[in-house]
Amino acid sequence: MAKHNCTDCKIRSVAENFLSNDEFGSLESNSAEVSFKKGEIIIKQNALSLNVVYLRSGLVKIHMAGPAKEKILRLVKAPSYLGIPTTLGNKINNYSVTALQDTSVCFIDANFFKMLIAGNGQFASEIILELCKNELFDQQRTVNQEQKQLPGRIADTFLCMSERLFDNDEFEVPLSRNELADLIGTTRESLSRVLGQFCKENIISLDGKIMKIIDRPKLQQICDLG
DNA sequence: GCATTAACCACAG
DNA sequence: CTGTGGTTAATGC
Repeated sequence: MAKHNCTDCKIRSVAENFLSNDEFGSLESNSAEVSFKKGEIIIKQNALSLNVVYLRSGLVKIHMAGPAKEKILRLVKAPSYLGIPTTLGNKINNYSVTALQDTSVCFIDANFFKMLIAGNGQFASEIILELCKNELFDQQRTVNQEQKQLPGRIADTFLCMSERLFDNDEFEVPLSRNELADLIGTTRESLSRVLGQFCKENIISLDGKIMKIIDRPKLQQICDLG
């Protein structure tokens, strides 16, 4: 466990800005900084969880082995907490978190984390805010996935990646086609067909995993019409 | 009936 | 791992 210094951490969370010096001191002894390579599992479904995770840098997928197949619930980029719901809400992890890039995280002792929440209202408030935003995002996506047709869901997903994850019209899709299908809620084959359509209509261009949005208004229209 | 949508299957590169 | 073609089941004119 590398010795680290939370007080001087350059990428601490918004919530941590409300911690006192004493609380920072305790945070140092109750947390550990760890690096993960692309593809490594940070939180494992069905394993006992004693830690909350703070994602300092990198990109991860939150995913769950469902009754029939794998489902990707959400992609998360740093900075963000990971695993708060499943660590505080259940002894056993309900989902997995896997690194999509090389990442750096801090593991924080769950009991200590609960103590911070119980003892510091402003810290707790920021944590709740993050949890609320996540819940709203998940609800929106659940409804979209239930009610939009496939092209709409795919357009939605790419717009979301472009705007929220990469802030660019051109980006490298951080998932395989199969994973992408698991995220969108379809099959590899159906996804492939719609992507072919989008390319043919000059809405996007694809070179392997490099995706470029050419006609954003059209893509937005497909997303909106569902 | 007929068209549309999307999953399932098989196979090829 | 990915794309394609054929098939099939469900849904809606």
